[in-house]
Amino acid sequence: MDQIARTTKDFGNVLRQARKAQNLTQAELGSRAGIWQRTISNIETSASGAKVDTIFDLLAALNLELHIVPRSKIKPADLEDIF
Amino acid sequence: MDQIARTTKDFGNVLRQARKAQNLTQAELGSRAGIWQRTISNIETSASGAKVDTIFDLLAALNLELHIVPRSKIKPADLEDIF
DNA sequence: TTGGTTTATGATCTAGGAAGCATACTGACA
DNA sequence: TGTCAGTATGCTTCCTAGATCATAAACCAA
Repeated sequence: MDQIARTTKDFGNVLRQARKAQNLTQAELGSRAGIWQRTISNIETSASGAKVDTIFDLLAALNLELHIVPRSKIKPADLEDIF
Repeated sequence: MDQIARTTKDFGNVLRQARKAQNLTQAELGSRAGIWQRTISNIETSASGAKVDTIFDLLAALNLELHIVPRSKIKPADLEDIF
C-alpha cells in the first residue's frame, strides 16, 4: 500500500485506495467534499488533470494531508518490479 | 520548515521554500520544468488554483514527491501559534 | 540611491476541468 | 440470470489555468 505520488496516475490510485479504505463510494465522498461523482471518477482514473483545489477538497474529506519530501532513490512501490 | 500542505496556500509556500533552498529563480525553475515564470509566481502566491499536472512538473524539477498521509491532529507549523 | 536581478501583474487567447444531468456498463449476489 | 449498487462516460455550458508578450514593482548589492 503505497501512498507516494509522482504522477497524476499515482495520485488517482492513492485516492481510490484511501477512499475504499474508508468504505466510501465515489458518490458519498463526492457529497462530503462537494464534488461530483463524475469528477471523482475522472480523477481516480486520471482521465483528466484535475485542479489542485479539487484535490485538496478531496483530501480534506478523506482526512488526509500532503507531505512534500525529497524523492527517495527508489519509489517503494517499484521495489517489487525489481526483486 | 514545514513541508505539509492542506491548502493551495500551504502548497505555494512549500514550493517557494523548496525552490529557494535549491537556489533557483522562478525563471530557472520554470525553464527546467517547462513552465512559465508567470505561472510559478501565480502558484507560489496562490493567485490561482493550479492544475495537478503543473504541480507534478514542478515537483519533478525540484526532485520532490508527494506523500499522502492521514492528517496529524495538529499541523506542526501551527504549534508556534499555540505555544 | 542607482542599476541589475527577481518577482508580480495586466491583457488576450485557447484548451480543458468541473458542474449538472443522464445513461451505459460492470460486478456481486440472491 | 435478473436486479441493484457502484463506476464509467456522453454532452453542453461556464469558468479559469496556462501560454505568451510586456511592463511594473520590489529587492538587493555596490
